[in-house]
Amino acid sequence: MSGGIDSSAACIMLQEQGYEVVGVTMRTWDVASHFTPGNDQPNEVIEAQELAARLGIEHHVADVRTEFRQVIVQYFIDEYMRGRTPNPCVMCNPLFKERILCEWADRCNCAWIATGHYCQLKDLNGYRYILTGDDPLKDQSYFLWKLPQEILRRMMFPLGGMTKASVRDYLASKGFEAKARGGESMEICFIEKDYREFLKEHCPDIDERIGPGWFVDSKGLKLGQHKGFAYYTIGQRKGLEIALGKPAYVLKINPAKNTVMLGDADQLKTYYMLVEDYNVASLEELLNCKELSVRIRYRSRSIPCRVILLDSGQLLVRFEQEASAITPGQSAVFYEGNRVLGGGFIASQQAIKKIVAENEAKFL
RNA sequence: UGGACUAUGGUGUAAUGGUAGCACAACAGGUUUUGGUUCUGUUUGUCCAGGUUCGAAUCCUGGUAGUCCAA
Repeated sequence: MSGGIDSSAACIMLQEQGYEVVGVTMRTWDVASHFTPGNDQPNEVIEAQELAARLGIEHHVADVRTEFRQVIVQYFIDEYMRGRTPNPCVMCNPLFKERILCEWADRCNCAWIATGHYCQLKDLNGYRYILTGDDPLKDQSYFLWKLPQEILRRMMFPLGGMTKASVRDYLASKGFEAKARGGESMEICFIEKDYREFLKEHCPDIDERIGPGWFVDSKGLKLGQHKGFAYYTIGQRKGLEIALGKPAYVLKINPAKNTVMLGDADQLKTYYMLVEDYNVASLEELLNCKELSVRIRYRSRSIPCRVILLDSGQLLVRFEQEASAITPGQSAVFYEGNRVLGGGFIASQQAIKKIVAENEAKFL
């Protein structure tokens, strides 16, 4: 429970359906602006406690700050230091949130664990699949591809069939008018302002380790100076502080040379990408799916595609329509309609031309 | 040293002597459980000093700075 709209509604709904609910709130990272003077706990913890008290349910606070820092924050920093763009929510769900919920569920003798994510579940062919939430604007299935079967079999997503508006209405109808009108997402996210500030704060020697480098064009010509490759991400336009008379986008990041390649929006477009570290229910199903599509970022339309498995163990994805800004470190999530077949992390796209040339025929 | 040319917001450019405009950058806001994208809005300028003119970015004189050619 994060004390926000969604987890509160999920909690009330389950209780109403007759479940005996035990609330667990994770204290992952103390964000200064989430504290009210006089309290020694962040607002989200206090709100969750208040809700639990009002509903008369057992509630626990899991103080996982140390572990969160070691696992999620360290991953976040490491990825940027490698010139990649981390996807912390994707890591946090399976490696953290749901795993800790499982531990508490065992301890409290709970059969199921539930979250307020906007997605649904479906059992098919012996696997449990995630489906998109019915509210297309709030669907959160993208972040959950890494959840293993054993956790999925224990999960419930009470809000999956609802829209955000109906969740607010529901809360109001149950007497939680104030919460129903509350601001969106009091999420316990550790990035308070700009992630660049965060990197500097938690990796104080970053500018000594990386430092300024060159913006280059696709031919390698120097265009100007940048502040260090870790401060940029593929597809980025704003914040480059370089005026070329037309919008410039980050095309590539080369950590070895500390160069950042800039170019036009069309130069970000491509028909192929490499994906690694995948987690899929059935690989065979993924490779043979005729109605396959893939999302390469949250809140973007999924793009029809085909996938083959390479000898290297990576997946090669061919888009049926051009995709833009393939960003190593971000997630590629595969769907058949509204069903998540699995996902993986977008790999370094180095040498992709050669790999495509060697494997193109296998798509037929 | 002689000659030629140029000087407009943070950058690049436009304006037959008549309200200094555009692009990019920057900033602010909207959207958003990552990063990024996108949308809306905003700020900032005629190198300096004189002169001509009803009126000067524009014409004239001088200065300053830069670029090029010659030596």
